[in-house]
Amino acid sequence: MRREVTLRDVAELAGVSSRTVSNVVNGYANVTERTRERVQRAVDELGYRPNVLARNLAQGRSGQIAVVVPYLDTPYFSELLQSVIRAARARGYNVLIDQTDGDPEHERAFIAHGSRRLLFDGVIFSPLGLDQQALADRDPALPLVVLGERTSDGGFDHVGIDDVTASRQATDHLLDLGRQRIAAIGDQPYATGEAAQRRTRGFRLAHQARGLVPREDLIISTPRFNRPDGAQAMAHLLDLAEPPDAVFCYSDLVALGAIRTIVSRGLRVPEDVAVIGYDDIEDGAYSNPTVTTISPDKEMIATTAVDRLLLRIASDTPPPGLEMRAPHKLIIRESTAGRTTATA
Amino acid sequence: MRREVTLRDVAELAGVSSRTVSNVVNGYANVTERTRERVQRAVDELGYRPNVLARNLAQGRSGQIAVVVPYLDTPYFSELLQSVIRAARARGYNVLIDQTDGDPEHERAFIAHGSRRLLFDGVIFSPLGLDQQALADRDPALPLVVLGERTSDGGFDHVGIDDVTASRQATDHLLDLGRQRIAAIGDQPYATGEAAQRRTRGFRLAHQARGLVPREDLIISTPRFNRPDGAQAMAHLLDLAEPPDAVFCYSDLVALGAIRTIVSRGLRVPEDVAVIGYDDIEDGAYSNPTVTTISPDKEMIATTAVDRLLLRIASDTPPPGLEMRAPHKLIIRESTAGRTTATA
DNA sequence: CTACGCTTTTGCAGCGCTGCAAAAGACAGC
DNA sequence: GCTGTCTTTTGCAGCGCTGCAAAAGCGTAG
Repeated sequence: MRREVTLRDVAELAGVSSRTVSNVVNGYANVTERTRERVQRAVDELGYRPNVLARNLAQGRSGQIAVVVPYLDTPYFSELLQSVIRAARARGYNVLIDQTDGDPEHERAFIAHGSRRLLFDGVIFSPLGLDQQALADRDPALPLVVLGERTSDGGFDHVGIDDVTASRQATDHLLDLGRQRIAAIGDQPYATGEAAQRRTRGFRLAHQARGLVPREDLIISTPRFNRPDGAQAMAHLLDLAEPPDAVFCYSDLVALGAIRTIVSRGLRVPEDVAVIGYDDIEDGAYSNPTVTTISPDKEMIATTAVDRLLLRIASDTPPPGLEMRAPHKLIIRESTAGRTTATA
Repeated sequence: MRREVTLRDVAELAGVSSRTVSNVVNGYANVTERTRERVQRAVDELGYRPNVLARNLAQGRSGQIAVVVPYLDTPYFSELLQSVIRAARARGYNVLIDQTDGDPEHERAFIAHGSRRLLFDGVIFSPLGLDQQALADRDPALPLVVLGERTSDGGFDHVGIDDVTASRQATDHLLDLGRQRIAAIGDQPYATGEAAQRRTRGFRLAHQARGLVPREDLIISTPRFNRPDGAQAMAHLLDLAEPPDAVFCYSDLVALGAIRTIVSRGLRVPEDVAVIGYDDIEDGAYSNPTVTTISPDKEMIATTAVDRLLLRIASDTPPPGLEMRAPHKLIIRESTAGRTTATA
């Protein structure tokens, strides 16, 4: 195999020092037009390409950021990831993706002190829940931005939407429809993270604001936020003596699973049970029925996270941890509003 | 910021040469137990972690493979990716993900000669279509495995399922149901890749084997394989004087979009129109109705691709390009078989 | 006691690049 | 012509590791 072209080769051909070639390649300022041209010609002629590895080693940075998500095949994450990759790429960074399969041990290892040093300059972390142990072990020098979960630890940034308000709006929407027995699927009272708990809080607040008290047996916990969980939880709810007439699901996948169960029992959505989801994944816009949902601004979450992480990477003295809220909105579709198309 | 611990630091503490520390860290053979222990103690005490960048530079490899997909938020790709990442991780490789947004220029750049040298040791490439220009420009020294698309170029491997047979099975299934006017959505007669064309071939073959001729106006081309495309194509089909009573969709997303259109017009699936998809994404198992589909063995595709790529990376003389077939099966669900649950 | 073959350890060079500081040039003013 | 200032170019060291080959250690045999 032919040896690759190096800076030195170019330098020799152009009759300048290798440092000057480096300057040209990197577009540094003080190079005369004459020199630049000569070097450029040599670069072109030899087909020189910088060796990223060597550059990284010399600079002590990798030009890569890691994005850690629990599951890649969850549409919410893959949609978010898509935006993150785009944002990072636009800023000259590559994205290394890691899925933890929801294993807290794996999540921990990722932000632990000294983990895989220098393979990435920083981490965007979307944990299932924020493990306290993980936070304790975390490398304070590792630039970190956390998505979704919140915490009091000040050493990193957090980007997410206002879950409590969003959940309250979702519940309000169901109450506005005149529903009497509203269930919630997705609580995780014992989880380390508190995203689920914030949604439950919003759910309760919406009731309280109208002087209502949610029935505790209608608040269902699920291990994850996927279709099977939703399907199963809904089956349980429909088996109750007094089944719900509306359900607030903590993710669109849960909602899709729940709808599946409702329909397969011969009941109608939303006539018999209205369903609302969370995340606004594409599936929900094309399902039968389409799913009313809370839509977080994923593009905004992604770019904010990337920008903030790069800032953190670039600064010598780590900036204080910031709490950042991306906007969200309620998107009303058939699963609560019914079929709008005439033909039905 | 404290300087990081290096091999040399460990060597000093352990009273050996840095090369010996390297040997211990990498688990090389000829190290006495005594030495190994002493070094290990020093490693632990200082909390030494190898600098991956330096190792890579010295070894001339990056320990990373790139996976190039058109769209990350397409469930088929994200499900596949999940398996690829897992397989690569198990073999000590990291995965760098790149999405091309379907831009052929971008796809080309990725496998082009000298592209981003050394950031990755090889590429698993899942192109929209195999651009001839891209193949011509491709770096022959870059280990490459292509998913889905086939070609006669012998310089790399190909992993996929037998599209023609699978498509024929799908069509047969619809014919077996007694459907008279079967449409196909997803042909791409002018695309550079031929995956879509192979599916159309299978579609035709199934007809021919029964002495039938498919109606040409029922074979619909789409730019991509997503929900909107499916929805739109189906709308067109339903507007025909003689609309189809069954549809073979070239992806589950297309099928979901098509079903959406059918249902929103007040027609029933499968009673009025039977629908079959392709890819077996999770969505199709929880939609209303659930979607009959061709299920490629994604796990097998992923591990085969990774194994083959690593083999290619490891070998000095590139092995000949191989054509590899992963198994697939037909999974029959409600969109062709109707509701099996009693209650409906 | 020396020679020999084997295992274990070492030293050095170098992967290809950039940071730093010094050297060389260019130009103006006295 | 000389000095001082500013711009451009250079040389060197070193990022932290591994490949290679030589050196050292070690046990056995002659």
